[in-house]
Parts: sequence; structure tokens; C-alpha cells
Amino acid sequence: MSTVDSDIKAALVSALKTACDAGELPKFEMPADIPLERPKQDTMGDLATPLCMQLARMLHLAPIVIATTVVKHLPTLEAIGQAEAVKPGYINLRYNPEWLTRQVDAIMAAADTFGNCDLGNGQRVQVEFVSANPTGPLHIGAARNAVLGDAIARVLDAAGYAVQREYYVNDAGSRVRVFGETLYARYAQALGRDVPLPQDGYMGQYMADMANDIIGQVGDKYLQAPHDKAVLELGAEGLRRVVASAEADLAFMGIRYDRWFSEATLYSDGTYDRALSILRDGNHLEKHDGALWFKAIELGGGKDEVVIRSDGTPGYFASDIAYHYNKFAIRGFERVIDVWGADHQGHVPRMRAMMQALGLDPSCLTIILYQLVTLKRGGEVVRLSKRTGDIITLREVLEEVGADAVRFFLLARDADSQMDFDLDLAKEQSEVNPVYYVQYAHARTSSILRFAGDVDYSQGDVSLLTTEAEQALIRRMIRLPEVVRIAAEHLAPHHLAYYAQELAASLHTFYRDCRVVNPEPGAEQITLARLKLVAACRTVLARTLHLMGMTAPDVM
RNA sequence: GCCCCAGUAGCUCAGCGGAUAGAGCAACUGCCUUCUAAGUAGUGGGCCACAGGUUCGAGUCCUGUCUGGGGCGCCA
Repeated sequence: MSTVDSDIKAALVSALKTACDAGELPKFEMPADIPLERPKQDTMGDLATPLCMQLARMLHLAPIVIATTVVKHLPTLEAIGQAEAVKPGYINLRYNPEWLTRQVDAIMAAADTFGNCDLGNGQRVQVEFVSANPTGPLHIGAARNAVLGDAIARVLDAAGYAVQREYYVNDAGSRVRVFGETLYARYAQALGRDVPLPQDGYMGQYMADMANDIIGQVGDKYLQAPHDKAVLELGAEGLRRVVASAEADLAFMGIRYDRWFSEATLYSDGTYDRALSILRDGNHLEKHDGALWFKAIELGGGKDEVVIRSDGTPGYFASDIAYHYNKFAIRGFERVIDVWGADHQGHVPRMRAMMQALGLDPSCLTIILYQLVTLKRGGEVVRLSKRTGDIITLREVLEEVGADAVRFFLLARDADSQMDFDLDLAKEQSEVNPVYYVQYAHARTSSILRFAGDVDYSQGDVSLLTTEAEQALIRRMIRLPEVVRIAAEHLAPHHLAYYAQELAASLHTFYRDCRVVNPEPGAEQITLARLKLVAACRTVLARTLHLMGMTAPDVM
């Protein structure tokens, strides 16, 4: 489908050359890329190129003169029915209606693969997302990360990349120790011991709940063990539970990972030592103030960063070094995408410096930063404090508003855009909620096909689809490949949300203007053609929804 | 103080250097004996924060200013 664009570009180049050879245009160097865009208004056509305005200066000719000449020599193309040179110097192109309607058959043939492209060429890319500290249930802040990361993975998959989804489990840091201490304290308290919570411990009620749960299963055996051993084992047990609950929460919104990667293994399998020795050999490490530092400044990393603290324990950055060394040098990913909240934005320059110091290409690592979400309820900001344990969990929100609504709302904005997430609005099942608007369109197509019964419309003649509404709908449908391509190139799945609404709008307009199942005599053929159109549209809607990780309901 | 992100219709936001800047909601006016009205047609609404610059062409790129958010820990 996207070959149409390249055919058009080739045809434009060919027209330019013909005009040159005929002496109608002066000789000049062909531009490397031919710009092709969607006109702002439908009346202008389906595609347009401002090419001639760019050439005007070089050729010392008015853009409109060049455009007229190019149009004159434009070879005929199957997809293009009309080419026109207009005012400032655009060439506007209009699809050939017969070609357009044939795309319905093409979509039916492509089915679930419609919209895919081979942009990625099978390149191995890893998307690492969420990766929240496993010290408590996922809270709502993780939702945007989850939705964004998963949609990026889905889009890249559709764009022909070999995608691996990964969750990085921070099971090695000092916070895990504190987590174990907290759990131990709650455990002991529940068994009647007066053990204080650690400084900086986790205050949430969930820790006490977890302690009780563990007691229910294994009793007081950890009280018998030596303190350090108990903390360690209890911490590990708690961690297992927290990770399992994260996995369950994410699965609840349709997100599955290929791998849950343990930070601790970086230290046990030698990766950490290897990565660090590379930095040492490259003279990127320096000891002062009792700590070992990564010299990021000299590589443009903003500020130097502690690798090993003065107490001898490795900091989070030590793990990051080893982890990214593992991703590229050991597992061989050609490209890695990390999805981070904007509050980690200061680390990005250091990550680039680190890549360089490890002898890796910094451009192979893309860090997607998303702005933080303000949670609202009926227009009121909902304040959260993780410190006091006063959190809103992802699970609560999923159960309250539903996974589809959470996904759509958090996906419908550019990652760079700060946004409010209004729980009451997301929950509202009315016209103010675009989630239902889009899903309703899909349900409507299903409903029409249901109503039609067992009719075999596979031989429907799509060339009968000549009305404005029918053709407008097809125009929208065939845009999906382009939307996927753009979303993949920019790692910006929000384009899907806008496209979904446009496609739904076209379907609804078509529904109003065109009776599909028409029992009147003589309407048999148009009924079959329209049923095929509806089926194709249903495919495109479902595909779009699935790329966003949403369900496509048949009944609403 | 320095760094990052944003500032576009009353509100929430799209807008891959190109044409008369778009969508949803809100407001107003219409449309259900018809396959789902969770729908649809129309109207009004804009110095694209501000000031310079680059360009044939700037909401889009550059510089500065203002406003909002985030960051600048031997936390992650």
C-alpha cells in the first residue's frame, strides 16, 4: 500500500526528467527526496507535493510554471486519476476512484496484516518499560508508562521490527534491603513483637497485609531465624509477590512481557565486572571522596555520577551500566528503547555518555520521556503521597474505569504533553468519552454484519461504491499504513488515537448516508458491495484498536 | 542560577518547513416508522504566549523574554 507513495514520487521524477529532455525545463540536479503530503482540505485532493516551490529558486522559474510542466509529462499511474497544478505551485493528486474502491478487496485480502509495513526490516529492538521499583503495588503513575511502552511495542511490531518487551526488576539495590526490613517489622508486629519500622521504610498498608498473608502460609518461622537471614528471605518472598502482582495488573490491561530481567543477575554472572572493566580501561572512572565516579562530564554527560558509593556498594548507575552493556553487547539488540518518566530526564545525557564509554553507539539507545500525569476526579486534583503510603494503585483505577478507557486516555496525547487524567470522565459512558465513540463504530460494523446474516458478500463488486460517503470512508481506511509508519518512526502512538476517531467518524457518516442491507429489488448487488466495505472497515477499526491494546467489542 | 518539556478556539488537545491553522467537548440550530441516536448535519468561536531572526514560505527551525511543569542527592 505504501508503494503507492513511492510510485508517485518516481512518476514525479520521471516527469521532471522528461521535461528537461524536451527542453521545457533547464537541466538541474534531481532532489534526493520528493515531498508528498496530505492537503489540508479534502477539496484539494488526496495527495499533494510542494516540490515545484522548492525547485523554483534553482530553476529561476515561477513554481506554477514548473508544476504545469510536470503535470503535462506525468506518466499515468494506476492509483492516480487526476493531477492538477494549482495556485502557488502545488501539484494536487486525486485517487482514481476505481483504484480506490479496489482497496477494499486489498484490505480484505490483507486482513489482520493490513497496516503492516517493513520499515524495521526485522531489526531486533527491545522496548523496556514500566520497570517500577518492586517495593509495592504498581501505582497509577506507572499507567502512562505501561500504555506508552506497550503501544510502541505493538506499533514497532506492525512496522516490521522484531520486538522484545522487557521489565527490569530492581531486585538488587538498597531499597530492596529497606523493603525486607519493613516487611520483617510488619511480620514481627503482626506476631506481637515490638519491632519498629525502619527509617525510610514503606508505610503503606499493603506491607502489613502482605506480612499477614505470609504468616497465614508459613507461620512464624522467620522469627526463629537469625534477623539478617530472616530479612533476606522475607524480602525475597515479598519481592516475588510484588512482582507477581505487577505482572497480574499489567496482564489485566493486556500487557505481557517477554522477559522479566533481574538486576541481581548482573552482579552474579559477571556482567557488572566486565562492563566496569571496560570503563576502567577507557579511563572513564575516577576515585575521589571515597567513591568511584563515572566521568560523564568529559563525554558531555552533564555531571559526573557515582558508580560505587564510599561504603563500597554499587549505586543504581552501576546497574544501569551493566544492564545496557548486557542489552547491546551480550544480547545483541540493535536498538533499545527505554520508557521513562520525565522526572528521570536529567539522566539522559549520562546514558549517552555511558554508551559512548562502553564503545556502543549512543544513537542505538532511545529514551522516551513522558510528562507526568495529574490525576483528577471531577475536575479536582487527586493528591498522592507515596511516602505516607497514600497511593492510588493501578489496579484500583483499572477496576474503576476499565482497561480500555485507561489505555485510550493515556495514549491519546503526545508523550511530551503534560496531561490530566480525570477518572470521572474516563468512566463516563456518554458522548463526551471518545473511547466509546471509537468502540461503538466497531460494534456498529459487527451489528450490520450480524443483521445481514449468512450472506456471502465475498464476490461483492466494490466498483459500485461510488458515493461520496463510501469513498471518503475508503480514503480513511487506506491511511492506516501511513499512520502506523508515522507512529513507528516517531515512536508516537498517539497518532493512532486520532486516526481511530477519524475513521470512526467516517464510518458513522457512511452509516447515515448509505443503507447497507437493502431488501429492495435491484439492490442486491449494492448490498453485497457495501457489506464487503463494512467488513473491511471492521477489520481496519479492529486493527487500530488492537494496535492501541484496546478491545474491539461486537456489541455495546 | 543551570538543564529538559510545554504554552494553538471557553476547556482538553492534534498539527512529519508549505495552501484559507484542525478535532473532541462546551454553546446554539436541525435530524430517530429505517441495519445500534454511545450516532449525525450545521453555526459561532484564533495577534498559534511575546519580541527578534533564518527561509521563496514559520504554529513548526534559531536566539532572547515571560508563564506553567519537571530535574540539578554517595535516592532510583
